[in-house]
Amino acid sequence: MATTIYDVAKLAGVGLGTVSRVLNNSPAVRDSTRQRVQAAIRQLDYTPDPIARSMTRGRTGTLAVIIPFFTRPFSIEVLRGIEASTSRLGFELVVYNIENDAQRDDCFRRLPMSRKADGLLVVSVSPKDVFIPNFAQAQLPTILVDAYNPSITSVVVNNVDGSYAAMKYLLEKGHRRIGFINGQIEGNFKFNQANDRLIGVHRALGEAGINFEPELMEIGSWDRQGGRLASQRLLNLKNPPTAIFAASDVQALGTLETAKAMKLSVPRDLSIMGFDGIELSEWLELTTMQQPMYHMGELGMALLMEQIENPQKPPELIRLNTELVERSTIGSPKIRNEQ
Amino acid sequence: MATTIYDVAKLAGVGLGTVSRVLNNSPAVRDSTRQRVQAAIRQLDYTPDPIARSMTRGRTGTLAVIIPFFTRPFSIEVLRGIEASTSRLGFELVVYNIENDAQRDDCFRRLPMSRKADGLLVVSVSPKDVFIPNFAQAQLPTILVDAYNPSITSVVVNNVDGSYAAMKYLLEKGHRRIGFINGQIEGNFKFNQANDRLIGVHRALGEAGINFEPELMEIGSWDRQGGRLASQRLLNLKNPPTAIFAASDVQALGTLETAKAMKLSVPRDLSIMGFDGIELSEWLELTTMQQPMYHMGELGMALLMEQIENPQKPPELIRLNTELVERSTIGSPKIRNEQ
DNA sequence: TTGTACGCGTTATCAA
DNA sequence: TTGATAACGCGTACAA
Repeated sequence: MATTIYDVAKLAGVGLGTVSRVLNNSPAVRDSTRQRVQAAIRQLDYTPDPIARSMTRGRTGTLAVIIPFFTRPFSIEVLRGIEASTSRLGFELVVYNIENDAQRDDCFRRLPMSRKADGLLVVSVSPKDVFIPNFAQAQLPTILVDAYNPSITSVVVNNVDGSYAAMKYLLEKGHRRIGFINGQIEGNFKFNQANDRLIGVHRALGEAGINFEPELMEIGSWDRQGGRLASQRLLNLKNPPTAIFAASDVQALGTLETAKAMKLSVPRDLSIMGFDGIELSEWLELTTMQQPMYHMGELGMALLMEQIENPQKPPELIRLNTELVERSTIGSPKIRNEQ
Repeated sequence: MATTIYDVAKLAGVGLGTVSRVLNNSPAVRDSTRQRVQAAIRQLDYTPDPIARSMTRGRTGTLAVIIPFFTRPFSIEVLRGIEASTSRLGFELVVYNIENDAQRDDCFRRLPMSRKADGLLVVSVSPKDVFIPNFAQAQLPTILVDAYNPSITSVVVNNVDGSYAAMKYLLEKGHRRIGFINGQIEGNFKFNQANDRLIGVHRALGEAGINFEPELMEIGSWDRQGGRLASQRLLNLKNPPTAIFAASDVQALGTLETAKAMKLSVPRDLSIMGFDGIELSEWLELTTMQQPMYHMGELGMALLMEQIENPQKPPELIRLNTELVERSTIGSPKIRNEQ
């Protein structure tokens, strides 16, 4: 049997209320008594039972994070920021990895109601409006990171401006035929990474007076394989692009693989622009549009703490910017395709 | 106020014991009663409170994993295997990341006693013997992965054989002056990754009749930076090695960076062998000794489930093997250093 | 400053 | 088949 607060009280010869006060550093305990209780605690090697504690306190000391594909480089970087803040603040972290829509909906339906965590960070998935009442009713402090809902404080990057700047950079290098590999557009349309990046592409093209050619856009899964397949289709076009902009670094690296397989030299024969700024992009010298991933996680946690301390805080939307990292996968096109 | 089991009982016009029975699919409930109770549950949107539940049940539905530097590629791969099993089994996962000795000891001291999880997986750190009584006393089912203690079921890779085979491969390629970059040797000596890899190196060298030259061994941190610095020292030797074997892939990649900075061509001027088989090694064409990381996590979880179901199961030691992955960072030395 | 009684939501036990 | 009641371990209000 585990030792309880009663055992401590008995050994110290005090009431259990006193033990509780000592445990919580209440000033209303005589010093001599405190000493005695602490000695008993040490002697019995007593630790308050966390679940019994959360029972009465209503707090669990745990923060939950819902994150899709948590082993993807992007997720990992965000998670790194989250974990650092969490452990610094003395909370424990429970991770809900989701790999499909069923898991996602399951999380959103059940988590809010189950006082299992003191706060929730949702990364990269925007909850359907259907579930918002759950959150509101459950009073579970929640922050969205790389996701958005008007009724929940959200941290997002400006994907439109980011992809606009990425395209503009390619245009300034002289490219006129630019392939665009996007990720799947799914779910929430109020904030959708893929959709926003597409809008940025359109804007840059429009400003440059270039028509958006549908054949130059390919949609693939957000991973390496998606990039590989999409780039194959693009580069097998009769009139292939001189540059490819991929909506994620892993897709860009898949493109790099395709280029290698096709004996295309990068950036001489093909320029490649990524999006995310994962560590791998650094190793492979990929020019990319960097997202502040670690900071997003950190900031999300900071906002979550605020929300926990002040649940009445109205929702806000925080936009972070991306930053171009010039490396060596982009050059000027060999043959200018002037119109 | 959240709805409780009492509310359901009142609405259904039954005692709360009956509601509990319905919740637990006890057969001892008349069908008509069951219907009525279920209707009440739906109407109230009632969910049993998990913490109140674990209070009496003694189970939490949560598994804990202690893992150092969880964002390192090796840890991530193991974690991937763990997470997959965990969620498949319907458990939740709480991650304790540790970045220093204090955090490690803290975890080992406190976690066992706090019924916060139904089981514990410890990755890459062997608990000091001091803490073993804690585990035994707490009856918390525990499995060690990439770590070892005689009184706890452990899953390890055969580091000695792995590094022996890696060295042997280099020797067979004709290398005679081989630099060895090891990680820090710390903590537990009954199972220590760095120490075991060193032993394997010694054995291979011994069999080949080559003296182990201390100047050819460098110790660095387990990361990129550690590999970079160690390889600099090695390659600045009067008589530099023709090949370098690093005890981890990231150290090997740090070595690759050094080589690049020194305008050394790999593998023409320098051969490099890694250890781990992380995804990055595939991208960078690193020849390496592959560990079954994902499988280690998966297997650890399977063993943990067995341990939970049968706490009396005696500890066992499971050894997994590594596998050489030939890629393109190893060739034969330009100038044979025959003795 | 200390001790006591009660409540938290659930399950197990026992009596009906 | 059902209902009432006692734990589970802790915190808190309140009484002493």
